[in-house]
Amino acid sequence: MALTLYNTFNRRKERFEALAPPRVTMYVCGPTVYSYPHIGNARPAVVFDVLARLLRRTFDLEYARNITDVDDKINAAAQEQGVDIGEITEHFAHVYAEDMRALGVAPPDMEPRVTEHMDDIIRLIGELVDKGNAYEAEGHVLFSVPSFAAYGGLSNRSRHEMLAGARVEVAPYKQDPGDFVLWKPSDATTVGWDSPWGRGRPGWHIECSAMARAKLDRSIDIHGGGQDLIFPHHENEIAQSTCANDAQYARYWVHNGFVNMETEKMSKSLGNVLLVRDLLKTAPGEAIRLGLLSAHYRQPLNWTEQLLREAKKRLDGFYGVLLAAELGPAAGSTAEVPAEVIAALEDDINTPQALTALSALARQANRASDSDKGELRRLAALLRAGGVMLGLLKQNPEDWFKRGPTAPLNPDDAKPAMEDSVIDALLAERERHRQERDFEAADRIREQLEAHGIVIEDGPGGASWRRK
RNA sequence: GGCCACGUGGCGGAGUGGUUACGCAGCGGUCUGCAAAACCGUUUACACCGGUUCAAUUCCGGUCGUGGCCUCCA
Repeated sequence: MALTLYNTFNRRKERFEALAPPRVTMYVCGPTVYSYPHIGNARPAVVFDVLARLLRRTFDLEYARNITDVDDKINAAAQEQGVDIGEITEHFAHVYAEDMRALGVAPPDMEPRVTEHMDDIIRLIGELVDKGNAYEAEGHVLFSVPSFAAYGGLSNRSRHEMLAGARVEVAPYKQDPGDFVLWKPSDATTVGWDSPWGRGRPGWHIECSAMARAKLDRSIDIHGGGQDLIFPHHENEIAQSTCANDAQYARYWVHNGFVNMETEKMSKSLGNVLLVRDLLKTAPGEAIRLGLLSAHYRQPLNWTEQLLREAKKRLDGFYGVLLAAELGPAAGSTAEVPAEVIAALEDDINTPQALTALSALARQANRASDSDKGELRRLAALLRAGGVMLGLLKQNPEDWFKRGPTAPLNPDDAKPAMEDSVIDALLAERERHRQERDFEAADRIREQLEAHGIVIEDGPGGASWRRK
C-alpha cells in the first residue's frame, strides 16, 4: 500500500509522491502565541504528528511548524498588560510546547519564529515588488492579486465571486479590492522593524511563505493546517510564493476539520473554548489524544464529555491487555507495527480504522490470555507498537491504572484521594478476611475503596486495584 | 448571494455497488464467595424522493436539514 492524501487543491484523494525522495518536506501552520491553546488548536498538532510519524517510517522528513510571534493580537495583549511582546510570546510559546507534549505530540524538526526571519520576510517582499507582483502605497506594501492569474485555485473561487460576497470595506490605497497587505507601517508605540518601506511589521500571510522557503525549500511537499486557513491565508501564501519562487509552492494541501462544541465551531472569538490545560486536569493526555483521533481528521469533531470518557475507557481496555502481558513501559519495544494500522493510516490518515485494528488485536489477545501466554505477549506487543504509532500506549500499564486524573470529568464525581500505601494496606486486610471466608468484612473494604474511586479486581495472582 | 462539506443502529464513528465495521451504553450467558475485568451471544442503521444497475447505504439528479468558508480564527 502506498500513502494517499486528500489534496484540498484538487479536492480528491491522491497518491502521495515526494518531489525528491527520500526527502519529504512538510510545513504546518502553528500557533499565534498570545493565549492558551484550546482543544481545537490541538487537533492539527496531533493529526500532523501522526502524519509525521507515518512519513518518518519511509522518508527523511523535514517537518517545520512555525510559531507566529508578531501579530496585532499579540500587540494588543502586550499593550493592555504594559509589557514587551516578547514576554507574552515567550510565555505562551512555552505553554503551547508543554500542552502539546502532554498530548504526546513530538516536537517538529523546526519551529521557526517570525521575529527570527524578518530578513527573509523583507527579502521576499522585495522580490515581489521587483517582479511587479507587489506595490507600495501609503507606507504599506500590498500584493497585487490581479498579477497572479491563478489566484483562487485552492479555495476554488474566482475573484469575481469573492467580490460579490465581500463584507469588508476596501482600504482606499488598494489598487484592487482583493489585494492584501505584505508589510504595514508601525507607529512609535508599536513593535516594528526597519525596511526599505519604512519602519513597520509584516502582514499576516507573508511570514509562512518566507519561513517555508528559509527552513525547507522553494517547493515543499506537504502544507497543512486547519480548514479555516484555506482562505485567505493559504490562498495568499500560494500567490506570494508561486510568484516569488517561480515554482509550485506546495504539492499536497492537507486541512483538518474543526472541533465543535454542541455542533458549533469552537473559536476564541465565540468564546466557547475548552483549554487543553483544563482538560488535562480531568483526563490523561493520551485519552484526550485518542479523543481527537477517534474521528477522521477531515470530519468535524464534536467535543463532549462522553467522547473523552469513551476514549479513556478504550485506553483502559488496551492497557488491560498490556498489563496482562506484563509489558511494562513502551521503551525498547521491537515489535513491528501491525500492517492493518499502517494500511489505515496510509489511507488518508484513517485513524478510526487504525483504532479498530487495535481493538481487534486487543480482543484476540484477551481471548488468548488464559490459554496461551506466549500468544498473549505477541499480540500485546503488536498492540503496543500500533498504539505507539498513533502516539498512544506509551505508559507503563501499571502506572496507567494507578494514576488517576488529578480531577474527575464531572465535579460531582469528586472523591477524596487515597494514598497508594493506604490502599495496599486495606487490600492486604481484605485478603486476610477472604482467607478467613469473612466475605462481609471483605466487601466492606471494597465498598470503602469504591468510595474513593478505587476498583478491586481479584485475579489468579491475588487482588489488584486501579483508579477509575 | 457565492463556494464547500456533511446527514449511518440508543450514542460516537468507519466503510462498501451484492458479504460482521469498530467503540460506548443496554440485555442474556460463561467465569467469580460476590464483584470487576475478560470472553460468548444479542438489539430496529445507512435523511427523503427519483434515476442508472441483475443489485445502491455506497454512483447520478433533486428535496429537506445541519455545519463551515467568503472577516481575526486550528
